[in-house]
Amino acid sequence: MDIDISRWILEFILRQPLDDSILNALIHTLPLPNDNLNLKKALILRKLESEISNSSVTEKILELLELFEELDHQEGIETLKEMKSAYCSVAVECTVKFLNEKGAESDKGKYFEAVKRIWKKRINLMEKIENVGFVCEELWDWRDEIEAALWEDKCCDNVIRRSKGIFPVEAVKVFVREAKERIGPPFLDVVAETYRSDDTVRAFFGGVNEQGTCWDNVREVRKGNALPRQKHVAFRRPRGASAGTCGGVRISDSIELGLDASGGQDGFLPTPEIEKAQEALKLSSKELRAMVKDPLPDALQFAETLSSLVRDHMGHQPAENNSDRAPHPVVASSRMDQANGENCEAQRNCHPSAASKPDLMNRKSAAHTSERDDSADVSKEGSPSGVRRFTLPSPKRTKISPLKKYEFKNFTTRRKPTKWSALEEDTLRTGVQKYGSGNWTHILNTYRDIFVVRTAGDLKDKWRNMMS
DNA sequence: TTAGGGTTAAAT
DNA sequence: ATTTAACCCTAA
Repeated sequence: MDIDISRWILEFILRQPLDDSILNALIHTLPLPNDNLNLKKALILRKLESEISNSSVTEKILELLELFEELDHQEGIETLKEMKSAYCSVAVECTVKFLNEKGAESDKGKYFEAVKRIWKKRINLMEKIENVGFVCEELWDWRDEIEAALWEDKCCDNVIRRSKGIFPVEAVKVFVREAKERIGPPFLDVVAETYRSDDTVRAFFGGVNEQGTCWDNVREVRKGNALPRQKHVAFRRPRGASAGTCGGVRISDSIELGLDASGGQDGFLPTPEIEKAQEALKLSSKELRAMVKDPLPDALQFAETLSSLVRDHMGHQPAENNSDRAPHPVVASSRMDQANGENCEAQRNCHPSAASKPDLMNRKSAAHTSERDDSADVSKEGSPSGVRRFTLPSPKRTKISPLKKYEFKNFTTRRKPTKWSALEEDTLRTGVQKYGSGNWTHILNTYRDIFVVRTAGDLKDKWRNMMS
């Protein structure tokens, strides 16, 4: 599948109320670009929603907000004030929750740890770096009080009382809403809406050409055939760029469209790409949903039924138990990393589960080299000959580093370990006796009602354990 | 789909 | 610090 189309689909479904497992499966299935900030942001927002779906907040949220802020910074966008307050209230909540049980001295230790983790390391780190969007008076205010509460019980009560007035989950929700607003609607929605509401556009793509200019222009140009071919131009337009006003389309636009639409092939219109685009445009928003489902393998169906089974079995709400998932950075925070070595160490200590892995931050900077390279480095060539100067640097798409792909894969969440019951073990023994070890899927299907939460791989692993 | 190596976190 | 149990990844 074309990487752009795949991107549009993900962008679209990230806004749909889909189950996490389905989303994970899709992310595994779709080829995705790693250079699209908005897509990354959408992913983070989706993860944030997932995190707060059980109406509580975790430190994972702080990490996600930091990643988001880093993306904002890369884009040169100012941080939303909603993000500041979300970050602040989540940080407070994650610390003060250890104080809430009155007089429970044992929790004071946890509180101490939390203050160290969140305020002494994570937040103090920000102070040292310029331009971190979370920095605000409110945050320092809280920090002072929270640190004072370490030593004085009076401050302790004060902090608890004050923290009653914050609503971190709400704050995160508000931020997510605002951030979505800022990102704008998914491209497919825009296209569908434009197509529905704009006759000109419909005419343009539907082949009903009232003005008789657009495609004719393209054809003229194509017949002339003296132009260099450019790739990656049209259909990659930024969202909101008006694809409409066919009548007023400038010749250069037509050229772009025509050439890219031809996809570099010799065939005349319509090409597969055009057909794809047209197909997409002709679908209503409802139909688009159906289209999203199309590429899914049967496994997805299974994932869905399985997860609903799990829910029924466990008697929980969808997307619960997100809180204890390991952190999965979507992007690396290079800015923080560069601040100083000690900080780097501090960060790693904040996330023990990430510590054992190779440093994601460093890996990211290493991966940078193989991203798409469309920087205009003509000057660097040092040969400003006349010919060269008029040649636009052609964006060449290099293959995406596997390290970069890793970032997306990390959206996958690890299941919570579930102890095998004696019944399950017995059933497995029976199954293996009957069907032989190795026919895991068959055994699983035969005793579905027993192995509610297991996969064929689980059966295999369990048998391996039982045999050792 | 499975086998087999790898990872994670709880138990010892 | 090691071992164990559950889960993940991926080549074939």
